[in-house]
Amino acid sequence: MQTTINIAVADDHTLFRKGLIRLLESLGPTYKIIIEANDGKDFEEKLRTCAIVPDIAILDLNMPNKNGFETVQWLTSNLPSIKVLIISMIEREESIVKLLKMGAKGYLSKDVEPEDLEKAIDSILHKGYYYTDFVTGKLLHSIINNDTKSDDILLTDKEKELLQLLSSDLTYKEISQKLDITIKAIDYQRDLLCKKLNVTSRVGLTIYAIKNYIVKV
Amino acid sequence: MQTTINIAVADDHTLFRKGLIRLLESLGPTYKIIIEANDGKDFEEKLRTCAIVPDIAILDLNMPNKNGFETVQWLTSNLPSIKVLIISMIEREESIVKLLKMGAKGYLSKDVEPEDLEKAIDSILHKGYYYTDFVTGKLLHSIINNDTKSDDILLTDKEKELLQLLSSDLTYKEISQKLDITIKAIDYQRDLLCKKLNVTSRVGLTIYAIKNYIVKV
DNA sequence: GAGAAAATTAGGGAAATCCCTAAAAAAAAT
DNA sequence: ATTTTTTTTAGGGATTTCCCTAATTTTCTC
Repeated sequence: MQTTINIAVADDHTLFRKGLIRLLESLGPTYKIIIEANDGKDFEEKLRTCAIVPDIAILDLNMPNKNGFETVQWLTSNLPSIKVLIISMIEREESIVKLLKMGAKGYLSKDVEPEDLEKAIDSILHKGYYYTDFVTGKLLHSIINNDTKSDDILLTDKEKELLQLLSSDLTYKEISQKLDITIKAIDYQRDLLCKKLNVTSRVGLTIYAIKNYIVKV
Repeated sequence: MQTTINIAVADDHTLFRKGLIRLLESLGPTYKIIIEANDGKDFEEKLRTCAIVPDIAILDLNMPNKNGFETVQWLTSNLPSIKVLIISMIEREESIVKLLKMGAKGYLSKDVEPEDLEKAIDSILHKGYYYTDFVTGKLLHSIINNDTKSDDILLTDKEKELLQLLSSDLTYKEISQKLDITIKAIDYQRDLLCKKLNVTSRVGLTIYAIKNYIVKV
């Protein structure tokens, strides 16, 4: 017979988090929420001071300070015994595949039924993973298309700053004044960014920036 | 003494909606959820077949089929007795001001505490409205800056189609081939769009398109 | 069908963006 | 301290975008 299941929850949307916890608690006394965190960083800190290591961590993907990706990465290298279930609003293939590669055991959309949540937790604890048909489909698609493009592109702070300026109505001239370098330098860096991010125009850069939360909208 | 408070909830994220309902129910037996809907359209249909008219409707802003804006609009002209509390993830000034102008009685971010939710409901039912400091600030700012730009800009389907193409890595030439009109026509329509949306470049158009959910990212 | 309004096409030109090469200058690595 | 790498600057040119005017065609309206 199953003993207590110790659960950690990290999500920056308080209302969602609290509601989720209520749902989990109502599954029965077996399910115990031992950690409740605002974001990945908060979660990490609470883990350090917590006597019990949770069995499963339910993480939001989009969090400030330390997002789902970073938290999964940290967990797999520091506390690999904790199984990770990601709950996210977005369903971008690259994100899902990337997360599973990183070691997440399951991926749920925020619009599943509470029963699926229970299923996912139990499946992860007993079988080690939980893939919905949707996730399986994305995985297959990713394997078939042999996506190598989805490997991480890391941008420096300076690249991000420039990208933010390029993702605006400003001209090179205006940007060059802001950064106090010549237009030519802007142009060169823009070119490097385009090559790095595999796009051909400022519009392409802008879309990349928004997709990857470098520019907020 | 207060009798039953009949509540309607509309949100497309099932997990969030169910959690929210649990939170509401746990506030006490006074709070009764009589309608639970997936989106605005679903909500409207359930309202028609429901014997009791809810006192308050808690609506998500971003829903498929019929979003928060459209639902508020429909409610104020069809069932104005229902007070609307918007719960949203985004906190864009224009959205908040627009919603309150439309007749919503309150606006909550998804990362407030459950207590604030209770406060908001009670305040709306007793005082008729609930504004957090954040919302009040946005309102003030909007009044001071006399924002007239925030009044609705409606785009035709054709404008949206062009906007989607302009919000991509494609050149005018490629777009003109897709739409089978000359580059000059594209150019002219782009110009009209820029003027209409108050931007000066394709990047500006792209940002507008993403902000207003005309282009998905 | 006549007149008005909107869309397409066209010409042109200025500005901005894209995309090379190459030489300094600055920063990093050894 | 010297080499290597990265960044900035510069020149130039092709392309694209931006922004006018104006004529023609299409669509809408009455």
